Amino acid sequence: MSKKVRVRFAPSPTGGLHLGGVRTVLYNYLFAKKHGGEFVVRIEDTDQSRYVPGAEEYIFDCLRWCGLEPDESVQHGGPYGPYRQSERKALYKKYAEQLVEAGHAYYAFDSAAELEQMREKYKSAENPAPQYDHHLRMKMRNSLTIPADETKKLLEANTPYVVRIKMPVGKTVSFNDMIRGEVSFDTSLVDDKVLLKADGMPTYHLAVVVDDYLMKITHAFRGEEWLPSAPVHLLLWQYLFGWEAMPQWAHFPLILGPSGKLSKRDGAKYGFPVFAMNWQDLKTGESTEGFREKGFLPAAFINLLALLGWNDGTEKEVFSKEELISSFDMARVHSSGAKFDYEKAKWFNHEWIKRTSASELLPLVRANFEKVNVVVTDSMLLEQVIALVKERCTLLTDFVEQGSFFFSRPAQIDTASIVPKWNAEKSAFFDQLIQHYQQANPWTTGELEKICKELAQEKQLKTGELLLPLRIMLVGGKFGPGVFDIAYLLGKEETVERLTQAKRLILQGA
RNA sequence: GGCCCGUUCGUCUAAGGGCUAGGACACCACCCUUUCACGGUGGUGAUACGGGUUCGAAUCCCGUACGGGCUACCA
Repeated sequence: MSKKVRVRFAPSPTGGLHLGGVRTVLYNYLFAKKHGGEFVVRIEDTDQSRYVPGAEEYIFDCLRWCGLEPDESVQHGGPYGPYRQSERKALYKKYAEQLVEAGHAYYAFDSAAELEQMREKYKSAENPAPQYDHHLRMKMRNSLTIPADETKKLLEANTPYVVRIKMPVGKTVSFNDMIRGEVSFDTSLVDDKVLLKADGMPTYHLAVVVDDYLMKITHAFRGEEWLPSAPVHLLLWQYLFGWEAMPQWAHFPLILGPSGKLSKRDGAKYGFPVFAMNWQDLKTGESTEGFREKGFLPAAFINLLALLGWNDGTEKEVFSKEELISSFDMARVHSSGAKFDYEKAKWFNHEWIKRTSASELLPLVRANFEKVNVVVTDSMLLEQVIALVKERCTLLTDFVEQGSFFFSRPAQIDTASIVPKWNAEKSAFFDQLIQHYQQANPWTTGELEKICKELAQEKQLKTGELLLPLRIMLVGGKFGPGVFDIAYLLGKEETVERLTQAKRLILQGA
């Protein structure tokens, strides 16, 4: 029997959660749920200088909004805690020392200035970024170049040091990536990465291996940007726990912006959201718009992300979360990067708005109305309005233009579109229409349409020329659903009142 | 520069040796029509290039070009 599937998402709380991050969560989540496994979230906060207040909370809020709840995490608890690496600090040192003892790692005492000096000294056109590797390590200050007793003294004197992995020379390490197949590296070309920092915190390289082991992770998924450091992780697994215990790896393709890896800058530059939810950086005061506030439905957000790099092999594109779970297959995840297309993203949202019932949409639409100070007192009416207009709303925010006039009279009436074509016949028509509507019974969409058209015929006017003015008089402009539907939902009293007032305005302008 | 990954319409993709290279978004035209949408019909539009392998290649191999990522005591 195979081990229970356990996957993890390991964000560092340094800012907003962007598209690529959410998709990584999604694929982890889908894979776990598909296989009846567990999804854990581990906070990678080993770099204290990059700590951003609120970022951790924010990440969990995003996951909640997306409906991708972890099974284990800082917030959800679980048997493999703590789930915050800063709280696991004491754990890592012993593994680092174990590596040093086995000769797979060494202490390095080089200061930041010395490293800088080294890079300057060996920098050339041919080698613009010299690495701390087997070519140079014997020229640096570390336990490989310093006699053992002296090293011991330095350590006892609390000299700041880091532990670096000693990359072997001339070996090939390879592994089988679940979506790329075999990937291999020449260890001579990889540098001696720092494993344990001078402040005693592990770097990602050590922490990811130790924690994946301790947390019994069976499948380790991450973005393609991690592929180059995979040989370090592979070796660490071999040295520390053996390859049998190592999780299966998969490196997801990157989500690209208009120019390379998608960044939050792209969002501001090209006018689309990049983060799941609004993010305000308390340090810089900078705020970035999120998909949620932009008017996206979580179901649509998840759906569009899932299809950015994966498909089920059919022509199906709209998937619910449940459908994604049952169809998801890591082998069908692409290996090439995908450029994010905001137009397609909006199409997904439109599809989901059309598919979501008015009652489910109601609280979300109400919230959007409240943002523009439109107060809804009649929920029944709102639900009817939503049902009437949702197919013409791409974003949740579109409901404001399409439906808020039901709840507050238009602040402005576009009389300019009516007045030039106004005449005595039309004026008389609307006077009578108002009278007829006052008598109308029953007050239904069909009846209102019938009254209007019969009257037009009687006056020998074209309905086409009357409906636009009628619409503008009721809602203020050239938008909204069918005009008789509008009048019907507005009710007799309000319809008559709006027509009367608007007509007065038109006469003033004409 | 080095290493790694990648390359089918503008974009997301299907087709894992046999083809009129299919779909979706966007775009264009027409229809519907009561503004704007929805919906319907049709259209423009792609296998980066060069070599192999093969009866046959988008598909397998090699090279070139191009794109991306990494190259921190950041993740």
